[in-house]
Amino acid sequence: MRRYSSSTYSLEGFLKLLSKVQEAVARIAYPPGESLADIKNVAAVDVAYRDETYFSAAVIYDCIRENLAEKAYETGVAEFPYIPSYLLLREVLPMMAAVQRLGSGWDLLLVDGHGRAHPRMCGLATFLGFMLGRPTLGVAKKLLVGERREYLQGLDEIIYRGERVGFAVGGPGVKTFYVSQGYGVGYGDLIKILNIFKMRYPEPLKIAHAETVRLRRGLVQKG
DNA sequence: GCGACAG
DNA sequence: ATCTTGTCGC
Repeated sequence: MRRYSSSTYSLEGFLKLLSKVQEAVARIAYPPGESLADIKNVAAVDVAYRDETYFSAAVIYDCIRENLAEKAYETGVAEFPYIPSYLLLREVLPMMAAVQRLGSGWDLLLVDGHGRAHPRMCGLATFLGFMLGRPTLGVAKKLLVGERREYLQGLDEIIYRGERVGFAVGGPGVKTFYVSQGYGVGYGDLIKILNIFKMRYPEPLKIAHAETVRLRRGLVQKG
């Protein structure tokens, strides 16, 4: 009988295995061109913390009426620490729980974190979409990998390992944010989505973040 | 070895 | 992410 390496049971061994899973998900996550038809109800999810307790909030935003349509929450104890490039360990389950409470009345989910613009081309946004089996888009406030290359005014491509993995959006007087494909979203969809939100940081995510703070403050009623 | 490192 | 006061500006 063969013997197993102790690294299989160490944190390093575990992360190495997870890396393989991320690479496998990356291979099936990004369809070419466009794949989303109508984008009307856009969901968004975010998580806040106080010590080791997490407060996650998910919302559905109606892009036609331009208003909030639904909210859902989840609170619990964080099971993992934050390890750079392994954010999904800490946030995937808290986010998924809140999102599942929304039901399925949304066309796309915006996730606070990167998607394809990741060392293994599979960040939190991509992985969450894979677990849900639904389209997601990664929206982050800081660049994790890659370099910016001018594409259009106020819009840079993010190049990593010779390929475009996302876009940096911003310009003079406007804070830059970074978007990349999550699961089941083509780069053509990505451009369409940026236009829906007029090249600004997506309102659904602003709302989700605000709800996360309200929840932590104990201002959210049960029901 | 050194520095960087989504939230 | 979180810990934190005041402060500049619309």
